[in-house]
Amino acid sequence: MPRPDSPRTGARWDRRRAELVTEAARVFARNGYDQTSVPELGEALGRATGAIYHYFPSKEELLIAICDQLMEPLLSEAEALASGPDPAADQLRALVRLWVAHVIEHRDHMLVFQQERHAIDHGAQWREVRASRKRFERLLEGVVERAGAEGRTAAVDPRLLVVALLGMVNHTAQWHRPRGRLSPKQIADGYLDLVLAG
Amino acid sequence: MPRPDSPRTGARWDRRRAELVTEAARVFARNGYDQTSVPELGEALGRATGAIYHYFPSKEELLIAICDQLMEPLLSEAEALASGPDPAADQLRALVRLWVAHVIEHRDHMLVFQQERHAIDHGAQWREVRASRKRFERLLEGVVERAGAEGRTAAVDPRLLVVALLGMVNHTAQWHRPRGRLSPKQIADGYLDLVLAG
Amino acid sequence: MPRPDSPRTGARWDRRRAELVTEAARVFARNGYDQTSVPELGEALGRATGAIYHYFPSKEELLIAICDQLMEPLLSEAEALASGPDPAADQLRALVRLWVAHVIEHRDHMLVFQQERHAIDHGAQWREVRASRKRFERLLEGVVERAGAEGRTAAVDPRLLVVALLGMVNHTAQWHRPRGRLSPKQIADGYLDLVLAG
Amino acid sequence: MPRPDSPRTGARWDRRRAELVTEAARVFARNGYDQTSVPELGEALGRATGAIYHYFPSKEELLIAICDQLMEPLLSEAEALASGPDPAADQLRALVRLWVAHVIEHRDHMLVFQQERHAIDHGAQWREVRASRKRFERLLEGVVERAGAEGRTAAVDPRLLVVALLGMVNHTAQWHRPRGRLSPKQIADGYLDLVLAG
DNA sequence: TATGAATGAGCCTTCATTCAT
DNA sequence: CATGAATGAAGGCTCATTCAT
Repeated sequence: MPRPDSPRTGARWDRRRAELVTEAARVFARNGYDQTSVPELGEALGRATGAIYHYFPSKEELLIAICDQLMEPLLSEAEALASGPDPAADQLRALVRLWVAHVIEHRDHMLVFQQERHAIDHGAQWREVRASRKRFERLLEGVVERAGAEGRTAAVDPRLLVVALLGMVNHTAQWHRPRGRLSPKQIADGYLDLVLAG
Repeated sequence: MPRPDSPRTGARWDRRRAELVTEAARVFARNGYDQTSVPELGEALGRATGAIYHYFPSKEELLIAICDQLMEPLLSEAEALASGPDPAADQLRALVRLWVAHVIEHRDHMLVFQQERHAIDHGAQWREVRASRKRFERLLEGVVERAGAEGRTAAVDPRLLVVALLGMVNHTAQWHRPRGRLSPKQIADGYLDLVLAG
Repeated sequence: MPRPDSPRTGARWDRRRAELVTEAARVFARNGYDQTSVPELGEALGRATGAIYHYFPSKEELLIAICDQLMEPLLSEAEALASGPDPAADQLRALVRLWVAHVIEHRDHMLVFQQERHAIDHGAQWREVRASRKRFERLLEGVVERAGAEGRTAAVDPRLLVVALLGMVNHTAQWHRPRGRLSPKQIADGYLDLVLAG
Repeated sequence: MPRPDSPRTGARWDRRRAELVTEAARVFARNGYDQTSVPELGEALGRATGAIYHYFPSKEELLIAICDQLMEPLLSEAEALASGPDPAADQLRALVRLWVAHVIEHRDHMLVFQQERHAIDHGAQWREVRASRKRFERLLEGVVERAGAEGRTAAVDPRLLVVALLGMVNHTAQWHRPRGRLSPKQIADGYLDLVLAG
């Protein structure tokens, strides 16, 4: 079943696709994924209904693309960090700062990502997104454990510490407003004050 | 031979309605609210389609009922606690224990509540649910502030401390499994170790 | 994925379903399967759009049902005939009469069946329909061969005789009009005069 | 720098157009007319979507062109035959041979022609195609009648004989395979053995 | 000539809701 | 009280066709 009109690749196509992903994240974050029809989305994006389907084979694939656009850069930066030579506590600090900044920068993506947790957990085509999330959690676990072994984390069950961090950092997307009182760095350091030792 | 109209009130009716709410929360948590049609829900609940409508005027009202069933008991217990004479740090400890236990006990309700954040934030008929959530947050803020004033909380911006707590505690619903390694009390105390002063 | 509202069985349901199949065959024969939208079909059948989907999971399943309703009774009667004790030439005569009468009686079904040959040949869910057609052809082949062995058929390659018969009888649906000049029996006997020996 | 407008006429254009018709017949015969989108067709033909529209104003006109490419040469040869001086039985023999060979040679065209019978019968722009079919049937009727008057056909109602012939010959497209056991001439002669007098 | 991105109307299908039984 | 068939509006998606390049 070949797709019609072969190309659908190339730099221009990739760029436009990425733009649509970003704009769609904004619309879905505001109006909800299920509550936004494809024609509505098209109108919000200044495109005709069918144009969406030049870039995404289905509405759900667009949703997956939003999650990918969220996870990929975070994951690659985080993995670069974690494989570096710094002490684990420093890595954890850098990681949380990076992560908070990413959540704030991609607030729309995060809101969509969290809202569609159900699709991610149970959907068939979401394997890769699930895998990305899992990799990030494993990576975080590793850094927290090593920092704990160096005696640098709060005296709390390390697994609990990890999920607490996940909860507080990801929740940032829900309350943060642009030009808020606290900078991303201040927020990250506040979280770190909670989870690092005295 | 028309019988007198259905009650739509009374103790038995209330009890059945509450049961349906609980069971519906389970189904929605597993399959998603939008992804579960009313006939599907009926089948999962062992009732016919129309039976749902004897207890709820619409699918959305059922969703609101799930949120009410989650928030009301938590809120009333929390307000009783917060209006007591105990020191704020003790109140905070009791509140977080109560809250964690509630989240774990109503895990399905929580998952639905979080997943439908969009409806809650933007929907017209959700005023009361929004108000409940707001009241709980204000109450938590008050206790944290007072505990902070007593020097009992971690040295972190108090507003940040509140949202961090909201994040970590509510996130519990996402990872906790029945018969998990840690008891609700242990989990709550772990969180408290993070937010209370060394 | 359980279908909503369990029953969808029972004598009444079966009867209504069969009625819809017959009426749909009429509409599709007149207007074309692809050219008839489901709302149009519903209107022609005096039902709302959605009502179709109480009886058929998809438009294509309705098409399959039309083919089943055509093939099943023909096949069972034909098999009863072919397994009887009569001489093959008599069986062939009875079979062609039965077959022509069936084609004329189910003219609409036949027209749809022939028009959608493509779906039948290449579609994934058409295995059973293909099998029915194949069984009928095999059965016809057997009877023709036996009649040929008895020296009762025209002196023509037996395989060619079979496909010629298939062509002429099935083509009847395309030109026959109700209350036509020739009765089904006369038509069948005309065909038989061609294929039976002098 | 506008070049002069595309020819849309001329020998080269005609040749390419005819090639496209033949190739499109192959694709439509295999995949179905309605089931083949214009972009899909373009890909199967090694052309871009828009290229199709250089040669055909619409998809339907392409379909009509397929039918024309099928009917025109058959009809002109058949009419030449029928207007000759030979005895009707000889004309019938020559006609059936010509016809069978044509059906086999244009198997794809035939399959499309038959599958789209509905468009032909009811479509507005199909007058010419309908007229061609009618002319061929009239011509066949005439030859059969004259052969019958000469006592050379089987003792069967002549109109029935005509539709039987139409059925068996046209049906050839459905079962014939290239390099089959029987040659077109053998097939035609088999059919003739059935319809000509012992 | 040729391309292929874009359009938007229309299709199949789903589903919340109603109501006769 | 309960049922489940029926409704019809709306959603996701396809596709013939157009047109700027």
